Amino acid sequence: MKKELAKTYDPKEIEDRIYQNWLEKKYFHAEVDRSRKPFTIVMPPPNITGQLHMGHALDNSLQDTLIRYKRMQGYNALWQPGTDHASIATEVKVANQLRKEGIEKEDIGREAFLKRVWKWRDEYGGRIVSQLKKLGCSADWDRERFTMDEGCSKAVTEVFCRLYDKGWIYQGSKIINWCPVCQTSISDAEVEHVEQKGTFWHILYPIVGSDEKVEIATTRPETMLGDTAIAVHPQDERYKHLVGKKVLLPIVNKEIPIIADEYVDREFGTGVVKITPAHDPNDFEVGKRHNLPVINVLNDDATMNENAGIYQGMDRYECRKKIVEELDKEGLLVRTEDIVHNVGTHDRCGTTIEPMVKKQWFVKMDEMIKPAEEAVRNGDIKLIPDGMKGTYFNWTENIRDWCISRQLWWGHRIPAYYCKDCGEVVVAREKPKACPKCGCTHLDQDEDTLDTWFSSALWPFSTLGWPDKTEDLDYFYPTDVLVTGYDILFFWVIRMIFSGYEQMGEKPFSTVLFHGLVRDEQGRKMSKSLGNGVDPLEVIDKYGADALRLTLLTGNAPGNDMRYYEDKVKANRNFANKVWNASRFIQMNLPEEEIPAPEEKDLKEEDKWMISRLNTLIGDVTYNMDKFELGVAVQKVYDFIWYEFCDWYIEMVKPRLYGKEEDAVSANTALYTLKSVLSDALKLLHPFMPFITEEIYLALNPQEESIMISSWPKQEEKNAYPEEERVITGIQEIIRSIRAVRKDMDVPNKRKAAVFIVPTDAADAEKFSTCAERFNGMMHAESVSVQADKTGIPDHAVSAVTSVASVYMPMEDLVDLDQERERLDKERKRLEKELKRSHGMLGNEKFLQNASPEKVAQEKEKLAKYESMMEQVKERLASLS
RNA sequence: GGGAUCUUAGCUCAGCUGGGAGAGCAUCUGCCUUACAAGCAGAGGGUCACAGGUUCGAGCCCUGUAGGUCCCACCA
Repeated sequence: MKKELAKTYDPKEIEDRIYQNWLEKKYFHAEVDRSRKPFTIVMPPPNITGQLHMGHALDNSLQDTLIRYKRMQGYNALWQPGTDHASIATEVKVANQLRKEGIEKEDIGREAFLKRVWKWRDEYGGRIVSQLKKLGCSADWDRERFTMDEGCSKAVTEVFCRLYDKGWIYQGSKIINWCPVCQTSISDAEVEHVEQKGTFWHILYPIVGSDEKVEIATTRPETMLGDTAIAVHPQDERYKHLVGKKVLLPIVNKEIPIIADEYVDREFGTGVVKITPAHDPNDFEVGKRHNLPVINVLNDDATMNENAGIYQGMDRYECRKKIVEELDKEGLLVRTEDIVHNVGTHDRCGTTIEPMVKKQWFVKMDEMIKPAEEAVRNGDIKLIPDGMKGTYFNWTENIRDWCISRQLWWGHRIPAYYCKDCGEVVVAREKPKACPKCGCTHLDQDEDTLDTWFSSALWPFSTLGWPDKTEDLDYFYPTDVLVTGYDILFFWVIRMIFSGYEQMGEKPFSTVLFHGLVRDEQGRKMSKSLGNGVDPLEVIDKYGADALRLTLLTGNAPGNDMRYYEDKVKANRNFANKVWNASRFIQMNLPEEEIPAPEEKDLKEEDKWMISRLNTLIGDVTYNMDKFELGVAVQKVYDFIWYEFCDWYIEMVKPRLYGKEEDAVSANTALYTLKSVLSDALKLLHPFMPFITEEIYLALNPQEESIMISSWPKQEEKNAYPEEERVITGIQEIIRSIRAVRKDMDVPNKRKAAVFIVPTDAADAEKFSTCAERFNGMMHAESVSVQADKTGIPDHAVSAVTSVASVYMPMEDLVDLDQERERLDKERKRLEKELKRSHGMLGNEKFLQNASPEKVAQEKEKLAKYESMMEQVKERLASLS
């Protein structure tokens, strides 16, 4: 029983039903199968706190398209999904929720708090996954993982221990980025430098044993409480005499040395810098070189501590104000200056970072980064677009040790244990029963957890079972493509790469496909604070998942940002409707019983042309897909379906379908071709628009199970019908010129005319005549006659010259000879230009020498075409004068 | 300061290894032609930022200039 299709495409009616069916049939699921080649993508795990936004929609549409393409090509395609515990984000979220109930997390303690987070995770963690399903994502949900599930946690501990044993993870007191609001250390990558207005306070430090004072400029006067030196450049003549002397640190009234260090920039400010080793990364380094004491003046919440004397307990900004007032009172404040400078802030909460010296855990990077850098340099891992390499190397070449400990509760707890008696530090996969040094049985685990990215760095192999030697790991690793936004290159991509080489001895993936940001109509970042975010689910609800996907996938080059316009979605929804209606047309005409494949001899010119065009399309699209040019690929399918299949082929074939009674073979041949060409085109479209293609494909091919497990069309090596392609292209040109001329002359479509076609090449007369008459309707012709010469054609006719023929339409009452001449003259001028260009090229010996033979032959063909057209035009002009 | 990237039709953007400038939307003109008005047919609209260079030939490659965007960086 053939299926009736509704008049307009209604995505809502079909999407959920189809997705459910795919799930039930387990099409997304992949198992190890040694007889087939694997193709693997690991999904960047969305945060459990996250809601689907346009960035996710883009990221996952790209992945789904790739995975569906490969699956259809016969690969054993695995799309490994999962979610990320997102330590800070989640902890903050749940803590806030608690706060609303009047509870601080400290009140209930670590254990109860974690219980609460897990509960939260069970409740909301799956939200984003269900949203991805709405988008049509064909990930293997049976394999869904979580960065804090048992396996991934085991992997984290394993890596920590291995790196520790190797000496690549160490504990040390170094200056780190401290967020006073989140009360945790963060890595360099999490610090965002934002431009802020600030003040430059110029302060005088009196030289001890002299009346001289030295001027110092600072943006953070409160840190002077922790100053342990001031520094000048060793070659600075202005201050050479001061080196070795001391200054009296104002307010604190303490003598601190004047040192010389190359770090100081003579050109900047006054050329004198105050050195606060405890609260500035550079000063910390300077301090180390000169053995300066480190005086921390801040508490963890950025209030002043006991080292701040009378300022103890004040907030850092309040203290700043008071210090400036005091300096002013003492006459030591020379002047203030407004400046704009970059201030380090925490990328999650926007709080100004306070550099602090603290004991933390670090990963040593200098060795581990080497294979990661080399892999990209030698092309073992390919970055798309290529320009991302610059950014990548910029990071690998300047990498510093990675601070991985966080003063948070939600996350992987650091597997380090401290002996209560002797203080011995033991790093172990499991809690030791006794201290290996003193035998004491009381050991406490480190309170800190690990940076979220420490676990995501292991994602490509931890999800496949590592550290166990699993079949999955052996078969699916290394994965093939990683798709992600360029904004997390540093956080994630690089860390996966070095982790892959270090733990697996092999790259985690061969290709990284970067995409850009989805911006709003004005080009602004979509953000919560601006409230300009567009909810993908609302778009899907209104226009369908396919339309949204197509919008995100089309007309966008890798790595480039794109703007979201609802109009684009609308246009793509229209395309979906177009495809829908084309199918409906075919469906309406299809008989109940299956049509047998036509014999070669029954194929008409237009059938062969269409088959040939499809064949070219298959090759092109496959080529672009393989180069990850998804936008280009889908554009080609779109153009083919709309402008070749619908606008031309369906129209050309209509008379045959309507004349079914006279010639059933012809009609069935057309129908078969319509169905088979569209089915193949749908396959090419399926990775991009999975739902509508499935619905139509199954309606047209009820014996099939699903388009998503059908095979990707293969291109025939050589074009079987070049001659028919030429003929139909010629006919199209004729039809177009007829339409244009008629429009030009305001001939209403209802008025039919006799059409005479005189091919330029007499040999074409027969070829054209065998098919031209079928296209009466498209030519608005009452009759079409193809003839070798102009015999019998009245001069009083509207005419047009094409590259293959001259066309005449006698319409005496309408023909204005002056207008006719004018039009022909315009054409003559155009041709003159073309001829000049063509002659120029072919008259150039260097062109003949250097250009490829195909190019030269092509150009010669063109020249011949123009010459004959010109001849026709001139002839026609002459006959009119 | 370093790096990346962009500048193409009124708007948003494609343009694949250099070989006659494209799409969507918008505009104008006809059409309710039995798949589709979410449509059909036609039309207008671009010195491809600027200046040099390489080449027979440049939107595409090289150099420089101007402007925009982004990333990185310790200029107190």
